[in-house]
Amino acid sequence: MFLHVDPDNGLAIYDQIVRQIKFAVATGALPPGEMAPSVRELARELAVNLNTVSKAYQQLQVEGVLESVRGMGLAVAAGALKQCRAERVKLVQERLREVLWEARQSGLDLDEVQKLIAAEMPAIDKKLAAKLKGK
Amino acid sequence: MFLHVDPDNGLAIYDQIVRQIKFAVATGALPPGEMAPSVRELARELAVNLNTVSKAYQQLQVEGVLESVRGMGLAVAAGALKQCRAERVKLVQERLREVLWEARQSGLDLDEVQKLIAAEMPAIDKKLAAKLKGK
DNA sequence: CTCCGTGTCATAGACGACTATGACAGTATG
DNA sequence: CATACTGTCATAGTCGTCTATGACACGGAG
Repeated sequence: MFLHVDPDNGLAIYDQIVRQIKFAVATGALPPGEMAPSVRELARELAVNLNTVSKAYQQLQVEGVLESVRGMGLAVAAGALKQCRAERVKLVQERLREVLWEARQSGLDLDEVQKLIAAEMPAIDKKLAAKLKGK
Repeated sequence: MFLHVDPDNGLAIYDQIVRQIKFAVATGALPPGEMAPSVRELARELAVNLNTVSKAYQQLQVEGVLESVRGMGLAVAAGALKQCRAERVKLVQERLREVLWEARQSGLDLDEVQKLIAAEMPAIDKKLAAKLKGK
């Protein structure tokens, strides 16, 4: 699968799962109508407890991203693609705002912050390319 | 004082205190030789428990940023300025890397990420200016 | 010396996140 | 029908963070 969680990332594991499922829907990796990985499968794959995945899926159901198909599992809802595309910007923006604020607060001026961002970008792209290739 | 903590920021409160003290030292707001605010004063100011501040100060002592002055309190160590200036870049860089990674992973391309950053910057600067003015 | 402020330590409790198990009702598949 | 899979629920335990409270030794100021 295309998911990966980090236990000590600040964000709770179930929250990371929620975000990444939304991202997968937004990018089209998980098209509407397709079944999401089962709670047991995903739990095993992420080396995480079953209930943690279940908690993430419950939240995704409440938000309308996933729909229960009785006896089959959870499917990506019809309107989820549009919804997730709109939401991912906000999700990223919120975290970005926090970090930028801390960066400026730390005494780094605008140029230095932009240099840091520019310096990180190549490594990020490289990592992303490796991930897509690996899949 | 120049510190402010957010209980649900992902980062633990004592960690936020550690980081911000380091930033204050790095920017010169807390010069070497000066006394850090007492645990009780800072705890009251941040509306946080005494032990939480104490935990942050203990870590700062271990890392050599603060030094105990018996009967007086904790003072900024001599070499702390240089040390904190070098470290703040790493502290910011680590968080920045995480967020940039998530942004790219969410399916946003490079241009969109940079647009988001550019869009946030003015608000950040405005907030920073307001903070400096308020002080 | 007395009073006050300093940091430090120990104990206990609340809370959220996560794990570990077991059990249940559904449905697809054979 | 039986098996295997699905999500869901309940319980209990661990762990880290934070809070609440009390106590201690130390040094400055009066």
